Amino acid sequence: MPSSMTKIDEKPTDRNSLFLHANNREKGVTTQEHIYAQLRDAIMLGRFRPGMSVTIRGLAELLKTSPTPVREALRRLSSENGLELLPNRRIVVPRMTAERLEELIETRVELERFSAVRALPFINDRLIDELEVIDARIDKAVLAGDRDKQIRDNQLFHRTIYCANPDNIRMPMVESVWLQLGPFLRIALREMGDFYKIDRHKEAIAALRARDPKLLRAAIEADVRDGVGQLGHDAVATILSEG
Amino acid sequence: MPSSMTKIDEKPTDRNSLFLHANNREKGVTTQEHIYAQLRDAIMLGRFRPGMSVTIRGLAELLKTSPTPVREALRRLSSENGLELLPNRRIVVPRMTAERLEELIETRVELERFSAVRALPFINDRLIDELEVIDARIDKAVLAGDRDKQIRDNQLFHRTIYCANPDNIRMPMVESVWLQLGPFLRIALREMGDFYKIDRHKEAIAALRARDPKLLRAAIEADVRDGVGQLGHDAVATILSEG
DNA sequence: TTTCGAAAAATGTGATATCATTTTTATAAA
DNA sequence: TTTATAAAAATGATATCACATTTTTCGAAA
Repeated sequence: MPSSMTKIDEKPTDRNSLFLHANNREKGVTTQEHIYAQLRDAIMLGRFRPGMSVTIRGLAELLKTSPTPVREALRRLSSENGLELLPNRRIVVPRMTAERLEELIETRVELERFSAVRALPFINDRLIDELEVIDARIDKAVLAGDRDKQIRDNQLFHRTIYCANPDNIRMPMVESVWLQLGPFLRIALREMGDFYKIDRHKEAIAALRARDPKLLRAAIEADVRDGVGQLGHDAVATILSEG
Repeated sequence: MPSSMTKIDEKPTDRNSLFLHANNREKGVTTQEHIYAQLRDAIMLGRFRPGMSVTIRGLAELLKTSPTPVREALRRLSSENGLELLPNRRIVVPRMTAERLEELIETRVELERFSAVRALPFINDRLIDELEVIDARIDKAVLAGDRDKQIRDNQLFHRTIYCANPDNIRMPMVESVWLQLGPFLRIALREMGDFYKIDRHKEAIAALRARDPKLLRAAIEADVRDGVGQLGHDAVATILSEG
C-alpha cells in the first residue's frame, strides 16, 4: 500500500486528508482547472472514502490557493456527481449502496458497449496498435501491484476506443460513471485481489481487428463486469458496510 | 411565436439578449442556483441560438448580481455540456453538426429506453395516472401552440417515468442530452410544424400499464425519434446552416 | 477602400472582505 | 454521565477589487 494512503485509513471521516503533488501545474492552466484535475484524479483513484466530507477553505489551504477557484472546481465535480452538495451546504463524497452500485455497473455496460460500437467505424490499425501498447502497460502494472497505474491505464484503454469517434458525446457520461465508482473501486480492488480471469482487453482488441460489433459488445461488457461487477453480493455487503 | 423570441431573431449573434423573469426566486435558493436554473431553462427552451456567446459580466448585470455566482452557474452548465468554454476563454452556445445531432439522438434512444425499462419495476398505477394528466396537458399545449409548455411537460413526462426508479443514476445524463438539444430543438420544432403522427406517449402509457418492457422500449424509442429524429437529412441541413 | 497597429475597452481569473448560516465547543443544569 | 443551551469558530455565499489577457475600436498608412 502506498504510504500516501495511511492518513485516510487512520481517520476515515477526516477531511482534506491528503493527496498528490500540490502545485506543479503547467503554464496556461488556470488554478481552477488544476484543482479540478487534482480532485478528480484523487476521487478516481479512490483517495476519498465514501462519506468523507471536504471544505472549500480546507482544500484551498491544502492546495495553496484562495477559495474562489476551489469552489468552482467543486461545483464542476458535483455536476459530474463525483461529489455531493448536501442541502445543509456540506460537501461530501457520496456513499455507495448496493442498488446504486448495480445501477452504475449496468449503466457502464450500456454506455460503453454502445460507445465502442459507435467508435468501430473510426477504428484504424494504428489505433489498435496503440491499444496493445496500453494493454501491455496494464498487464505490467497489475503484476507490479501498481493500482494507480492500473486504474489510469485501464481508463485510457477504454477512452482511446470510444474517442475514436470524433463526435462521441457519451464520453463525459462514461467519465461520470467512472468518477462515481472511484471511491468504491479502490476498496473493491483491494478486496478482490488480483484474480484477473481472462484478459478481456485482448478479446476487445481481437474484436476491433475483426471489426466485429457483436464480439466487441461482448468483450466490453465482459470487461466491465469483470472490473467491479463480479463481486458476489456478500462481498458487496462487506465493502459497503465499511464506507 | 411568443414575443419573447423576437430580440434573438433580430440579432442572432448578440449576447445576453433576453430571457425570462429576472429575479423572483424563492427564499432559501442561492443566487448561483437561481442563475443556473434560469440559464438552463433558457437553453432548454431554445432561447439561445447555437454559436451565440455570453459573458459573465453581461449575465450578471442582466440578472442583477455579481459575477461570482454567474461564473459558478456557467461552470456547471459547461460541465453538463450546455455551454462551451472555448480555449480563448470565451463562452458560447455549442454549434450543431449533422454528426453531433445523430449522436445526440441515438444516445437519447439508448439512455431513455434503458432508463424506462429500469424504472418499470417501480411503476405503480398512481404514477401512471399522473402521466396521463401530464400527457393531457401536452396535448392541450400542442393545440394551443404553446411550445414552452410542450417542451417542459414533455420532459416532465419522461422524467416522471425514469425517476420512478429511486436509484436511477442516468437522469443527469438524459438531462444533459436534452440540454444539448435545446438550442436546436426550438428551431427544429418550428421547421417541422405540429405534425405529430401518432401519440407515442399513449403507447408508452399502455406499455407501462401492461408492465411490458419490450413495448415500453419501442414506445420510448418511437417517441424520441418522432421528437427530433424524423427530420429528413435535407431539413437537418437547412436548419444547421441557419445556426 | 483595405490593412495594419496601437490605444482603449471588455472580459475572465483569482484574492480578499463581509455576511448569514451551520457546526463545534464550552458551560451549566438535570 | 448525559443533556441542554449559549458562545465561539468554521464554513459557504456573495460582492468587490486587482490583474492579465483578449477583443474591439479607431486612426494612419498603403
